[in-house]
Amino acid sequence: MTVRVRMAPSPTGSPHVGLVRTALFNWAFARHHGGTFVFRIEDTDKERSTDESYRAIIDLMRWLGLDWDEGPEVGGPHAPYFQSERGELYADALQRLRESRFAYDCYCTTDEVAARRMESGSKVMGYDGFCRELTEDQVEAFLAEGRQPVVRFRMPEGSITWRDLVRGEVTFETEFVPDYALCRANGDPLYTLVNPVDDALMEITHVLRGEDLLSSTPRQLALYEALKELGIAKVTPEFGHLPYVMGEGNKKLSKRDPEAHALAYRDQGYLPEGLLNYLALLGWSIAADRDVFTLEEMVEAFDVTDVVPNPARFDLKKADAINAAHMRLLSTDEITHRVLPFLKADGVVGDPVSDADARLLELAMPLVAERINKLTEASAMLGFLFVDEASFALDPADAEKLLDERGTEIVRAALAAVEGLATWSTAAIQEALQSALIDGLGLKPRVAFGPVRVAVTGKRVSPPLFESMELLGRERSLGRLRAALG
RNA sequence: GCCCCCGUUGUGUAGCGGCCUAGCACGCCUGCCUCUCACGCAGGUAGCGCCGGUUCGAAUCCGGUCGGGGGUACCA
Repeated sequence: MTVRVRMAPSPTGSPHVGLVRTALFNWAFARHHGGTFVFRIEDTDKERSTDESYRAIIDLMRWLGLDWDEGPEVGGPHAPYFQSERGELYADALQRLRESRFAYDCYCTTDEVAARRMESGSKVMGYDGFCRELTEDQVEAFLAEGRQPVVRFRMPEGSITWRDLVRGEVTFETEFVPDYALCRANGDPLYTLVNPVDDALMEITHVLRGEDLLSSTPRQLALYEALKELGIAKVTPEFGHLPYVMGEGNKKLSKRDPEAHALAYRDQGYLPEGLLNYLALLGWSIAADRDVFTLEEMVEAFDVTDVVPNPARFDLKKADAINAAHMRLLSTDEITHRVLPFLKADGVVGDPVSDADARLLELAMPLVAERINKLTEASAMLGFLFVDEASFALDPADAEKLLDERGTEIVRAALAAVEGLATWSTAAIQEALQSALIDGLGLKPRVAFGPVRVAVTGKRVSPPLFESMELLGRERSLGRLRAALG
């Protein structure tokens, strides 16, 4: 049997990292088994669904590189992949369920149900099955009152057990899972109907989703039995409930937490492979002594049954570290390629990049690529090379700290040492500066080069000084040293 | 309340009855390297929620207990 999995987000709000992790596990599972990854949009809630959110989810998936075989923008044999366009399918399934006695019309109001529960003293919340066996007279009476029924699924007697892919055997006694509504009184289908029906129609074989859906699984399993009997479903999928991604404390990471927003990682200069690697670590590990791996390696090794069932706290520091490890895995050329959009956005280089800037960038990136941990860090480190002299400015705090009286003297000495250099090269600059400041003035290297660095690059933190000066060129370097003297 | 899930250092995990005086990573602390930063290197810190049981032997199996989480909707 071919593996078919899906991810089915609701396009409401900004996509969450939990969604990414779920998508990743589904995707990796599909790829590992050579199966199909289906992408379906659950936009039945017209009030909350937005096109903006839908766009964000698509952009996110594209950025992450999690490609789907069926779904929006690519189509597929089970189109449409938007629930908002599948109304007839749900109406049909609902009708067949009603006719089959797997479901029944229910005329009760919530108040009536609550009142009855109060009276009976039942510990079980939810519907009590009052309308299960209504007579025609009763139905007519309700109708005469102008009541609009919802349709409820009739839960079978006994217990429901399944082998959860991540949790092992799970059992619910159906006496604790009440008959549930499949649609609203106005006929609008609910998630309880729509989600399993789509999974059935799309022939999903494995449902990997968040553990918040764990307790709705017995209901869906029962529905599946009905759907199979009605010829709507072919097989019942296997279920695997992934642990939560938690935030601080013991709460689920919520949209209110800044680190919950998936797209923010792209904007903050994370690598998609870094984010994905980190998220995979939340519940899964590739080996006992390793936690940095590529997507390909994950696909090769991934098995849902290795996912642990306990919820994981999201740790930004570790996410940063994993991302940094992936940065170090990339070649300088690759980093240059990825950093370019940020350099353009920050105005460090123009768009398109001029030939001169492109050449400078090629020379400078080797110095920068190895010292940044996020793509966004390149701009600050490279800015001094690309600004025109009129716009060049020293960082006020750094200048105050290092270009004091003593610092200015050091810069003066540096200028003198370097002014008459025959060749403007890293080696020559280094030799001149070392002999003048270290040997000549008897300074410690860090003391000697600090002020010079601020004068030339504008900051205390920069690429290596001598290389930077060579790249900057003689005239601009000397100009900046002179400018620092006031 | 009731049902279900979860429980290894601060965090994520490895562990599937002896290899565990519990491994790895992040974090944190010390050093080293070094023109700043970043990297790299060496070392340190800290854990099996608790109680019983099974067993020659338990982080690993069983029971209970406590704690946390989720569900209990004409939300998804």
